[in-house]
Amino acid sequence: MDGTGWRPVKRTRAFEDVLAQIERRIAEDGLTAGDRLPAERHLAEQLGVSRSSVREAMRVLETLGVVSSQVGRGPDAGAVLTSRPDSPLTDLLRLHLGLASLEMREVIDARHMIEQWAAAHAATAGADTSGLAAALAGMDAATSAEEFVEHDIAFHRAIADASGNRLIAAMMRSLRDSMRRYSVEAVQRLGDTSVLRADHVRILEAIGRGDRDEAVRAVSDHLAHAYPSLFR
Amino acid sequence: MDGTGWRPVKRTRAFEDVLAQIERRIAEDGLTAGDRLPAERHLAEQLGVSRSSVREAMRVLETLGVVSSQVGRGPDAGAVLTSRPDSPLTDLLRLHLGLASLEMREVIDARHMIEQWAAAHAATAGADTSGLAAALAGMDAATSAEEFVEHDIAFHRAIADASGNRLIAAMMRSLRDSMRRYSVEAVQRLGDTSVLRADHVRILEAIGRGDRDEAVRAVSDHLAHAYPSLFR
DNA sequence: GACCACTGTATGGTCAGACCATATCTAACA
DNA sequence: TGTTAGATATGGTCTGACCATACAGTGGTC
Repeated sequence: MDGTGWRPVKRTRAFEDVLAQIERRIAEDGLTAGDRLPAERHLAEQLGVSRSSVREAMRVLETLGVVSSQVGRGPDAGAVLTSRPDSPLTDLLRLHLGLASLEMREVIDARHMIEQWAAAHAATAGADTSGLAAALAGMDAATSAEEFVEHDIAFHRAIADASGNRLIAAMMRSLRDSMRRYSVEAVQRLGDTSVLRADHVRILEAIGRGDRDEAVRAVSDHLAHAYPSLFR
Repeated sequence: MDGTGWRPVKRTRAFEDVLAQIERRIAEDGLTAGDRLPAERHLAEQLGVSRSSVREAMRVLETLGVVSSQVGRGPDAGAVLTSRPDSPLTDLLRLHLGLASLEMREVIDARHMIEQWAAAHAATAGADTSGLAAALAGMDAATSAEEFVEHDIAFHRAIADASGNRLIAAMMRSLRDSMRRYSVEAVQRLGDTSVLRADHVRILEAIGRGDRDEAVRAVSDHLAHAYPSLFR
C-alpha cells in the first residue's frame, strides 16, 4: 500500500477520453447521421487535449464508420456523422482472415447461416425479384470469372437487402466482399457455371412464389455446389 | 481541362498508405497473432512519413482488434498483433445503435438467427453442458437484474462458443454485449424470471441429449418470452 | 553466488506549433 | 450583374520536444 489512494491497472489515454465525450454528446444531444461535429481545433480546446489526440479519436470513429471527414470550408466540411456499418465490418473480416485468426470455413458457415435467413425472410416478405433477375442476366453475360463474381455478389446482396434487416444485410455484404478473391478462385476452379446458374434460378423462383422452405433448401444446395470441399 | 495530366478525385492520406503497407507485410511475411510490429519511430522512418501518421494507422488497427500497444521496453512492449474481433464488433454495434442507424429490432432478429444456429450446432456436436449448468446456477443465485443478466450472457455465450465457429461466436458476444443495458431493463420489466429459467433448462437439456430441432425451438420460444413486444 | 538498488534506454503517450492543400465565403472590381 | 482575387476555416502533415513506463544492464551488498 502506498497510502496515496489506489490506481487501477489501466490509465485511459487522451483519445479515449475524447471518444467517450463524443459518444456522450451523440447520446445526449441525439445526434444522427448528417449532423456535424465541431472542428478538430475546437474540440481540442474544449476538451483540453492536443489536436493529435482529437485526430486519433477521429480515426477511430472513421474506422467504425461513424464519421466522415471532409477538408475545406462550408456546411459540408469537417467531421460529419455518417452511418456505414459495412466498410468497418469488411475491413475487420479481411484483416482477420489475413491474420489467419479466422478460417475460411468459419466465414462460409456464417455466410450459410445468413443466406438461409435472408432467403427465408425475402420469400416470406414477398420481395420484388426484378433485381435478382437483373443480376442473373449479368452473370449470363459475364466473360470472366471476376465479372461473374461481381454479378453473383449483386444477386446475393439483393436477397440480403430484401430481407429488411440492415444489420444482417451489412453482415452479408461484408462477408461477401471479404471473400471476393476466394470466390473468383472457386469459380475458376469450377469451370462450368451452369450448375450455379440453375441454383440461382431455383432460388429466384422460390422467393418469387414465396416458398420459404424451398428457398432455404435452394440456398443450402447452392453453397454446397459453390464450395464442395467445405461440405461433408 | 488543365493540360497537366489528370488527377482522380481521392488522394490517399498518409496513414492509409501506412495501413496498406502494414497489411501487405502481414500477408507477405505471414505474420500472425503474437508477432511484433516495428516501433512507431522506426516505421515512420522506413515508410517516410511522420510519427503522427503512423500513430493514426495504429489507432485504426487497434480499433479493428488487430494490434495492441504496450508501453515500456522488452519483448512484450510495442505494437503486437492480436486477434480480437469481439471488441471492434461490440463498439461498432453500440455506436450505431446510439446513432439510431440500427434499430433494436434488427439486433434482436440477428441474435435470434445466431442463437438458433449456435444451439443447433452445439446440439449436433454433442457439446459439454457443464458451463451451461454453471451459468444456470449463477442465474438462480442472482440477487439483482444486473447480476442475472451477467449469468444469462454467460449462458448464451457458452452455447455460441460450443458451436465451434469463432466468427459466429464473436458476433454473438458482440450482439449480447451491445444490448446489455436493454436486457437488464427487459428483465426488470418482466419481474418474474421463472419463465426464463424454464426456457434455459429446456435449452440445456435439448443440447445435452443432442436434440437439434428441440434446441432450435427452445431458443426461439425463449427469445419470444424475453422480448415479447418484438414478436408478433 | 544470490539478491537488490540504481541507472540507462527503448517504447508508447502527449503536446505545441508550424506549414500545406482544399473548399468556401466575401468583397472588390469590371 | 457577373467575375475574379483575396481572406478564412477546414483537415492533412510534419517536426521536435518532453513525459511515463517497463525492461536491461550494472554494480554493490550480503
